[in-house]
Amino acid sequence: MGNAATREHIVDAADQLFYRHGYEHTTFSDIADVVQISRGNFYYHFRSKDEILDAVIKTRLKQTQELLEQWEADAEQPADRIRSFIHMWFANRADIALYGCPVGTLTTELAKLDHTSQRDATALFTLYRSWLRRQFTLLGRGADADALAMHLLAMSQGVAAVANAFRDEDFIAHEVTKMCEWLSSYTDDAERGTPDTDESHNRS
Amino acid sequence: MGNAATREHIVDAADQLFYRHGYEHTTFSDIADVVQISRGNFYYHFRSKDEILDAVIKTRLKQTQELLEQWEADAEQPADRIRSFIHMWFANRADIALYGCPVGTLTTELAKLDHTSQRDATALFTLYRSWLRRQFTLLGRGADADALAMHLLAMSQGVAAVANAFRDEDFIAHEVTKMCEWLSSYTDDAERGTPDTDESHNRS
DNA sequence: GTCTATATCACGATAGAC
DNA sequence: GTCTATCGTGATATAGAC
Repeated sequence: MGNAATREHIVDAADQLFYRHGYEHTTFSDIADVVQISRGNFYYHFRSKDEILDAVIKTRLKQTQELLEQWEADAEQPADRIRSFIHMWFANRADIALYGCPVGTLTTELAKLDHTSQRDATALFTLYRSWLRRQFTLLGRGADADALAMHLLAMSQGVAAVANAFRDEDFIAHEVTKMCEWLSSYTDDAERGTPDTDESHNRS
Repeated sequence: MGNAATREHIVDAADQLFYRHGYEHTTFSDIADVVQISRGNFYYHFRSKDEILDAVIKTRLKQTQELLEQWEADAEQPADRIRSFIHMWFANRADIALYGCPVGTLTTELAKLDHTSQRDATALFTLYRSWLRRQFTLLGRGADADALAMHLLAMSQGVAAVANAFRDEDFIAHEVTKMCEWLSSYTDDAERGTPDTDESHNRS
């Protein structure tokens, strides 16, 4: 079977290094320095560097899924759930100013490398997209729920990219406020609303 | 001195390859295949790969400067000039869906590599930022001109990143329309306006 | 100016001892 | 399971012929 703890250490270290320095730029030596194992020992746990990337993406997918479920459990109002998404950018603004968005930068890099794991990385985006779409649908925005989800994804991605370029975490704080205001305009709409779905959203 | 034409070929080919496959992933062999010269010949024109990157960024800076001056010469109304910026994303939507924004993806990559040319790449962003800020100032938005410029930069960067992730050029077309609508709300403001600057904007 | 040949090195990956 | 030693490859970069 193998030591699950060591494997987990490798994946965690690789996850951070891929985020901070990119997948291609990260070497086995870099990871070995963090995990404190020899380069040769990687191959007991993984057959190749690509397999480590696979494991990293799988871990991220699982963690993201759990995060989204948490947000859904923590708030009954879809607007509040979406605010959890927006607030995430504020909470992580220091890292984002230094390294960008983990999802966006990995996806962009794999696209340029024409890497086989490209689709798996995009699935991370799809997870957020579907979840946001569901929340907007619950807000009575069935017809344009996907467009709103995509728009919010784009806004947050853009904020991360520009904040990273200018190393400006205050810009993230500023734009998070604007995203919340943007969301409020749709929340208010829902109150006097024109729901596109038959399902009534409870207790709103 | 050296053959200026060959040097220019190298820079042009490197520019495209850096955009499509990233700086680090692009090798001398890749460039040599396009330019049809031997690997060794590079070092007559450049001392290192980093120097090719320098030349590429310098070329991009010059071309961007010329583009911005062109937009300024082509339209008297600052709103129309900003529309030229927005329209650029629509015109290049096919490439953007495949490779992302040339400025954004290069900046992000160099940030992760902690590359010395990072600041030069950011200067590309600054060129757009200052130009947009100037146009918004002319629109009578002196107080928040920089915030509006940054916001528009972020929106366009986000659209490029998401369109690239989902390989969706139609999304770019859709969001370009929304950006124009967003701009119109500020144009209309300027008409009945509350200019923050003493300078009146001519013929509006 | 452009070429071929080669130096040098770092990387991913393998083999086998313990 | 982890190690050391090493292979093979491909990258940047150099040297010198033409």
